[in-house]
Amino acid sequence: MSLFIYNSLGRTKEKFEPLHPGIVTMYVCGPTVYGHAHLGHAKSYVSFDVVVRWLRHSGYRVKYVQNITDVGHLTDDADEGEDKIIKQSRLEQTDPMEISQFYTRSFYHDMDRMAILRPNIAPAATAHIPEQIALVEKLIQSGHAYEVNGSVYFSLESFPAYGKLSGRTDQEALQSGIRVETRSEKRHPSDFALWKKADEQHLMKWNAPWSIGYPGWHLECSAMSMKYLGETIDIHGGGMENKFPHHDCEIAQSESVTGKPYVRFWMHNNMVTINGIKMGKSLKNSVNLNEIFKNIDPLVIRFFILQSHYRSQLDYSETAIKASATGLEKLYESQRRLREQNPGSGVFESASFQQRFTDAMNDDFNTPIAIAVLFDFSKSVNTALDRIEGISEASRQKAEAFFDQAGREILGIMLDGGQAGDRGEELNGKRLDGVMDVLLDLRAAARKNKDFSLSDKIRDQLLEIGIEIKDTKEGASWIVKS
RNA sequence: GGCGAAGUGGCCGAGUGGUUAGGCAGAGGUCUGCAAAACCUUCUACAGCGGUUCGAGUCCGCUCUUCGCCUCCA
Repeated sequence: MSLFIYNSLGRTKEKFEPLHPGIVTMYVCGPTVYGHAHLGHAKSYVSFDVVVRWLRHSGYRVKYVQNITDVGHLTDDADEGEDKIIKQSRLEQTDPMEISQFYTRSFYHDMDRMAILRPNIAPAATAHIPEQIALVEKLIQSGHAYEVNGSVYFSLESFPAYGKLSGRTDQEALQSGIRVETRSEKRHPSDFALWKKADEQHLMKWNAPWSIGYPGWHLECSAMSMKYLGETIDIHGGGMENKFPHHDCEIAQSESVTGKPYVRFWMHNNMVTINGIKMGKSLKNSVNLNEIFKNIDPLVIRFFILQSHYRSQLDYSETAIKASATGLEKLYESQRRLREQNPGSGVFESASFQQRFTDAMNDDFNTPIAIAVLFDFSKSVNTALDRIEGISEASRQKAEAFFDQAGREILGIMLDGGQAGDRGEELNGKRLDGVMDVLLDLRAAARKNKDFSLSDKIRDQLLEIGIEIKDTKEGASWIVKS
């Protein structure tokens, strides 16, 4: 069975073949770095991480580009707003570059903890201003864009196919519903900005032929995608909320310049909801990953996300995540047993599970089914290990290889062979506190019973590993010695 | 208003015509010094109303409800 991918452009599953045999070019909309990453980011980047992993596993060389949007976006009205990064920098009393650098590092830190592979190229929008300006120039030269008072707009009239991705093709009807923009300098209300002239207070601005200003918010993806992946790319991924207008605008400006299809497969992942409502920073209901990771293993979050399909909404709740944590632990336990078992004589067949897993992944990356296969596999492994004759070494190795391939290499949920992933420093700290409480209670009980050999043993052995116990009037306390 | 998605058992969540999804939770059992883990058995479904069909969560129509986009947003 070959790989089928749901293409948003056409809304059907299509057989996937890259444009150039053996090589897949893939671009995924990256984060706007003005705040910490939240669960919504996790869903998107975990989903596309698995896409990349599966394509690579299938033998393709994947060139994966994911941008960093550090130019910021407008906060209010499209024409009158304030740059998000500038706004945040004002709040934090620093400059925009520090803000974007800080949150970029934070973003990668969170992504790393969920075992998301870094993209091959992570271009920053601010580092590609010349490329964006060049694109605008080409659009003006070819009559697709026009300049007004130092700003440049894309003319929708020049691109009749506009809206083919989102299905919003009737611009007349769209405009009739839009409130009248009395002061707009655009020729048509739906025209979108390619370059905006900056006012005095604007902090992030660059020299361009038309004005000192900044690029429009759809431009960077087109410019950087074309620069690093070519004029036609195989896969462009992003969140559903970006279908319109962002992706439709990308198509318009890119195809106007090249005359070629911009993207062959559009992939859109669905939202994380909380109590049924979309999670979003601007909605003030987002749950930051670095908060979640204080109590939840990042790999549990990854697993939780992959238990639903990337095109489905995923509703966040503590109970749902706890359920995932328990379930994942079950897989770890099974893998542990498998590794530690003594060779027996029984035969255990892994091939059918492997096939089911492959079929699931090839069907538009159906990770929920792939995971269900892992659970079925886990149950069969446990049952086989429970049998008196056990399983043979050859069977064991094959079974372990399947866990390794499916669980670690492809889904990225079973790292370190079933040992804990990055449980987070804070969580580990809490655990150590708990462990020490238990030990100190035992030691106190021993001293009460005048079992000093035991109490001293606890104290001395802890000291050997760098934990010193101090007995005070209030009871025992402990410190970690450096 | 326009474009789009969806309503599955206590919870999460798969499934585009006929066979057990899976996980968590619950019940009973095996095992066990006790527990845990594991395994076995088991209870709660397909929003409603019509229609197509030998047969429908699965296709069609209508109704109700929810969500996303139409402003930055994974």
